[in-house]
Amino acid sequence: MTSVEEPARSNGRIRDAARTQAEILDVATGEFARAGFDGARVDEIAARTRTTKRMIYYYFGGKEQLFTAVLERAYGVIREAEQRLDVEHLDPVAAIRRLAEVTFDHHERHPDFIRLVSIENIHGAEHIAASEKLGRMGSPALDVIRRILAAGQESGLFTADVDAVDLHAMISSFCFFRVSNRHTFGALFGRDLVDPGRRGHYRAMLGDMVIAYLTAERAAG
Amino acid sequence: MTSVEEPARSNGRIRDAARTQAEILDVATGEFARAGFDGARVDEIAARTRTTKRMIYYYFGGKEQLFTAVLERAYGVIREAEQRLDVEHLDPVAAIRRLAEVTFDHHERHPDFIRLVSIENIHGAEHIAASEKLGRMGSPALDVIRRILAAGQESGLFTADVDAVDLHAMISSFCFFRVSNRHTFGALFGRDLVDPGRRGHYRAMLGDMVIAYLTAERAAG
DNA sequence: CGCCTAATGTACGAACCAGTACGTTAGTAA
DNA sequence: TTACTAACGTACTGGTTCGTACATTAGGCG
Repeated sequence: MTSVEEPARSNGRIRDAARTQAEILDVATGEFARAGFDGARVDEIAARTRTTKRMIYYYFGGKEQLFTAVLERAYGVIREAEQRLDVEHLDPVAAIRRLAEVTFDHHERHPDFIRLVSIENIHGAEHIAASEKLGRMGSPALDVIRRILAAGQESGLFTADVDAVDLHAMISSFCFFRVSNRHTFGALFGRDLVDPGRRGHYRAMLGDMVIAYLTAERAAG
Repeated sequence: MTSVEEPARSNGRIRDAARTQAEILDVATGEFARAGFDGARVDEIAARTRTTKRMIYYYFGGKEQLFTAVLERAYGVIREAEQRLDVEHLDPVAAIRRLAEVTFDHHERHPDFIRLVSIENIHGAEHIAASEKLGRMGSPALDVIRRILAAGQESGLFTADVDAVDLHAMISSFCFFRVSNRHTFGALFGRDLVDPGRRGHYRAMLGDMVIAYLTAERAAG
């Protein structure tokens, strides 16, 4: 039964701390996202890696810290994506729409991340609070929004006097809900919000909504 | 040590099936909302009622069915509130704004409900799927939205061609996210979305957003 | 080429927790 | 008053699950 697919193994032990840690994080992400913090099983995570439970405790310390590490990495990915954001050469309306679309696409592509954030909220964001790394991470997207908003408001194009944080909340809420509440919404109203056939529809709807809000004619305040 | 607060008890046992069940449901709602399905402890629920764990199994069958019963009751409350909705005497713009505000207020007043729904989504809405009661519950709010939307679109006031389900999703997403993601959002961006001082601000923001979307000037389709 | 330590594996324990077997009492109907 | 049943309580169990004590090996460094 010597397998052809496993190269250069004497007794299977190949030492690579970085790879072992990364593999644990990968599997843990899936398991936590699948079942929640308390529903996740450390033994199950171990079983799905090429290493053992012992290594999880060796590298991460415990289930709680493992979850924190998973969160840190997941947030790291979104912060990276935000840093690649390149919209400030566009006019404010186009820039905001593009930003909304990028946010939309990121949520679409990372349902596990959404689930992790939902889970973290159930637990009162205690892991974020305990993480130095997550505290220090700013939000590149917020800075971008701030600048676009300032330009749009100065030019008179944008009539709403929202700030960047609230606009970010508005955009996120739509993107997040669509993925996070997919199951209950589908079960109760018979419509799958993540149906690929409706993806473009919702993406446009989000952009229309945000732009309409920002540019609406207002009664004088 | 005879307590004055406990009237007419010989050995404390007063039989009232309905009250016992209701008390279990009350406590279970809090416990599930606090800790999630897997984090919730049946023993803890029992300890916080005036009855014992045995009764939970006697009346509900198990932890899973208890959670389903909790969900059914929570959804029942929101459906009742929706039935009391009385906005169709208003013009379409005012009616939609009022509807959004009522939705907003309900989310504000029932954070436990929001948490239960988040939890149910983590578990793929399997309890809703298993519940006949929840399947049969329609949504009064959807019918109301449908009629207002039709009126607004016919009169030309509303330019967007959304349907009721999508508009409901739009309104819900903002209201839901504000409560469900309060903790992570607060930890990461330093703003408490549920701060009472900002309540009016977000309520108006939601209304403005929905009305702006519905009445925006559009390029001909 | 042998030593030392980071990295890994095995086996186990102790607490926890959903669920149940069995016994008891309150209220009611005859 | 008695008999019957719905409603309730106690005590326990069997399996699960996080975490760890202890043993082992790979591979770089001197």
